[in-house]
Amino acid sequence: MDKTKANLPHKKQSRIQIRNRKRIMDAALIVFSENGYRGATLDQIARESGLSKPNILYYFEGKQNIHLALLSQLMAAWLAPLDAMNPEGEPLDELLDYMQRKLAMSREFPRESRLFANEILQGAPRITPHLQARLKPLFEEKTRVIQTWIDQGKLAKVDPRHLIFSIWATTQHYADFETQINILLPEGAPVGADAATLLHQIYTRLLKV
Amino acid sequence: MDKTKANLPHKKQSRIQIRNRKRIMDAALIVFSENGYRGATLDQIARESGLSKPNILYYFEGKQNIHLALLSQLMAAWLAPLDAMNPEGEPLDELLDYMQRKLAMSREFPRESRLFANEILQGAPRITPHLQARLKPLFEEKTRVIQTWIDQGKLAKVDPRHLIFSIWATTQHYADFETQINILLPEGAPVGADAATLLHQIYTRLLKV
DNA sequence: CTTCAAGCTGACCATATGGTCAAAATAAGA
DNA sequence: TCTTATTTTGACCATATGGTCAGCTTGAAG
Repeated sequence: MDKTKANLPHKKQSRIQIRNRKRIMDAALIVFSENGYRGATLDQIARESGLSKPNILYYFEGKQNIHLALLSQLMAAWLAPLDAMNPEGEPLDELLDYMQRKLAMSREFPRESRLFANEILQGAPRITPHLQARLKPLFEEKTRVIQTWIDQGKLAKVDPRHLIFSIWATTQHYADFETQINILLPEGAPVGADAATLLHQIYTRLLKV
Repeated sequence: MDKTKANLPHKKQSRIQIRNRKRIMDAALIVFSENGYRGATLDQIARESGLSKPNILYYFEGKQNIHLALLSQLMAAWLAPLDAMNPEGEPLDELLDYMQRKLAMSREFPRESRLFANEILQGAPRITPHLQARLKPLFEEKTRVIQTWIDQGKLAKVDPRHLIFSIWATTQHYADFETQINILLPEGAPVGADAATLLHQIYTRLLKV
């Protein structure tokens, strides 16, 4: 059984393979983020991608692997904003910029945010290894950076770990709970701008010494 | 078809009915909150409740109605903390107390929080009517109260609607993303206390005039 | 233009799942 | 205790779903 061919992208992929894999991933993102892992079906992904179900299974070895590939790909984008926080920069600016980047991601990639939220909500059965291997080290590195800033008197004394949690919570909320927000806010309200303003206020007042 | 008997709880229910309905609801909360609506199965609920599947369907007219009953019941508990915010009270204290009540709910009823989060994430297909009818009026009433406080100069100038969103986000995060938090925080860390401290700092510094 | 590997599909399968029903078991009232 | 209404279940059904496979079609290299 030559299972490797279609699933290990380390060798050259044909144009068709590249195109169809992308179609499948795009469709899968939509379907998984709207229905969660168990709620999503291969038939939906097939319909959304314009490919037949057997053809999808020609490119990916099962539903799980599609989901895993998506999460894997998502991880990098997910970590980027935090990774970009510069230990040499101006502490308050760095944190405010980080928050704004996260907020921008919620606005630009709400599906990705919901895919992630779904996975964590269900107990992270598939993404736990990634969290351990990639998120956790980065999280620990950056909390240390923040703690250093605090020790140097450049930021107010707060718990760096919960500070990051609060940034994640407040920014991702706009993607993950979008449905609720749309119900509560009058149509045409400038959600993004108002959110940015409030979050800027929150973290400025919280962190300024 | 006498569908009404077992499903309209407005008349007297037998002891057995009360007991078994409660068992089913308790089991359903666990199963739905862990797997989402589509991921949950009647067999799981049956196993968890100790009743047979047909027996469950004797008490509830289908999977949907179990879920709906759960959400309906949850709604009241969900609105209570906000409802308790007193327009006559001291503004800052009222908001800080509200935040603490929400945080306490995340700690004490994480399953309920995740049940709710799951439903919203999937686009709130079943709970939208409740949100419209119950959450929205309360939300609007309380944002008006907060706006009044601000106009009276008793609170810093912030957008009341996004202020409430941020309170929801930061507090519910501890229930909804518990899995992630447990991965990132060393075991035995006093999560609840540290969270309460940070959130208290956030909203004190944000709202104090 | 041929040839061969890559790409694709209709038909099919096994299992899971929501739900039904007739009949048995049990509780409650007279 | 006897009778009736409530409660419970094993067996069953229709559909949905993840996945397989033999063979057909298509693209690319010579």
